[in-house]
Amino acid sequence: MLALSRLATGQRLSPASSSNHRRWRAREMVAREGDRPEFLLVITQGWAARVRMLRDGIRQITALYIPGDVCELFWLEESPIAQPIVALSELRGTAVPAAEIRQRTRQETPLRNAILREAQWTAEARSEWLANLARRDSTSRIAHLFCELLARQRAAGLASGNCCDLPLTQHDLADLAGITPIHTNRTLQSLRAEGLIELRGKRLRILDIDRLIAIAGFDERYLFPPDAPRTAEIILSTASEEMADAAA
Amino acid sequence: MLALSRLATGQRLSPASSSNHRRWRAREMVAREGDRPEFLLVITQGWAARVRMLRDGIRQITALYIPGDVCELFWLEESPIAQPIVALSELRGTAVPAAEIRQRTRQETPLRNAILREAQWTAEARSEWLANLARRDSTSRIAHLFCELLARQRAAGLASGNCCDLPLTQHDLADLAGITPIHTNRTLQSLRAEGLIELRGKRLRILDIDRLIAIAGFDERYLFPPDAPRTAEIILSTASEEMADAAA
DNA sequence: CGGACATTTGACGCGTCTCAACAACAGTGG
DNA sequence: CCACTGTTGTTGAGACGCGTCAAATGTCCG
Repeated sequence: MLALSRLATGQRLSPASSSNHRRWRAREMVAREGDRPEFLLVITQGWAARVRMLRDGIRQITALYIPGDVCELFWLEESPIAQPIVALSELRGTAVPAAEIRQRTRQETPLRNAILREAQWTAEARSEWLANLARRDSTSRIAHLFCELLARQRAAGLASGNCCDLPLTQHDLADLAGITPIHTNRTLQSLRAEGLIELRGKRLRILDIDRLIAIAGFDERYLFPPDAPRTAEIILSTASEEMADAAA
Repeated sequence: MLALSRLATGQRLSPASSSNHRRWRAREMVAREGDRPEFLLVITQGWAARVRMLRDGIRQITALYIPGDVCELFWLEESPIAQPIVALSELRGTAVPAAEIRQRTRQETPLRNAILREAQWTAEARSEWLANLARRDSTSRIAHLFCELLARQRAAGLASGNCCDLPLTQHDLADLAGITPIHTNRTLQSLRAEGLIELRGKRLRILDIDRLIAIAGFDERYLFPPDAPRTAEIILSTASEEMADAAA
């Protein structure tokens, strides 16, 4: 929900030469709190989440990464990782060394601009979620989540019509919406009973998108900066190969 | 709560030559949604808030600016303002032309780094608030808010001991905590009855900071990047005068 | 003194959490 | 092939936090 960089529709990316592929199993930790980040991860398959653990074992998901997203733009900074990342499903991605991007940042103005813009929209999306979680009931929260997930997967070329993946358990949904898994279940049932959604086997179909948007108070604008540069694309672009060649 | 740039303790700033002072009355709009931002505002007196208006007239405050903060770092970007800013009290600030800062950004690497780091911590703080609002009850939310406000005012040299300003109505507090003004009142009373706080005449005194931190689940680290550059200070620094001279 | 606004109090209803089961299902090993 | 085990999804009953409506009190300022 909160990660914004994404690729053009369905596009394949050629990884930079110094990048390499990685994979994790579901529930595996991708990054721990306090770690020094050395790579930015461009997700190619599967979903991951940024998690805030609270004292009593409750976890709140504060960002969601889907294919095409850059997992943790802010790992460019030297500071230790603030919140852990965990794989929600089988996960694959391309790791791009942060040092390499930092290096390129000194030369390439478009990259610099793309990063700051990306940072802005990350923050904007979070403040939208903040309002969503603070002020809406469970039905609106889940509806808002579904609206966002469809919109993002559409933008990434991963949705067909009003149908998209949802590789999450009800427990994951609960951690996103800030409610109990049990209440999540009841909320989903009421959405189904209202004829708003279908949800079977990790696939989500939205039956009445207009009504769902109304219930959610969803405003698509916060997701997509006008004339957005595609951060993941820029990060993976050929310039990094030149850098690697120069370094060799 | 969510704005992070701040000045060294109690320090006075000499405004850049092309900057000018501005003031607003309480409740006055500082910036409207959709406006093109032309200035960054370094707050010198009073408090302002970033507001998300929801359909039913409910407002959720998504960021709070106190003296020493930079009001809306992201106004550096060309995109229209995403959420309006409103003065919560009599407000004064120094307006620094965004174009000027953008200009300096091309030359000055430290400024560029400071801005990206500031962006990161803005986003970190928001995700902390997101978890706070999603997962805690009203008592913890208010406690968390008070912990943050004391910490930030301390860092800005605006607190004495466990005592600081709180120029907000209970209605403002409610809009911050995402609860009803009426329930805010009851929550405050229970905090008072527990001997945790004193609150009279726009002044807040925290009587038992340890217990309040425990109730809030407050973790100060999210507020202050290690070895933070002081963004407001850098923005107002003399380099901008040189720029102005060169332009003249 | 009057009027607007902020704070406080009470009664009631609803949404969500908690605790406790149970059913459906997938993966594992015999 | 089936029994075993852990995860996921589902259902019910009771308690509690918070919202809502209504109204009284306090406070600041013209």
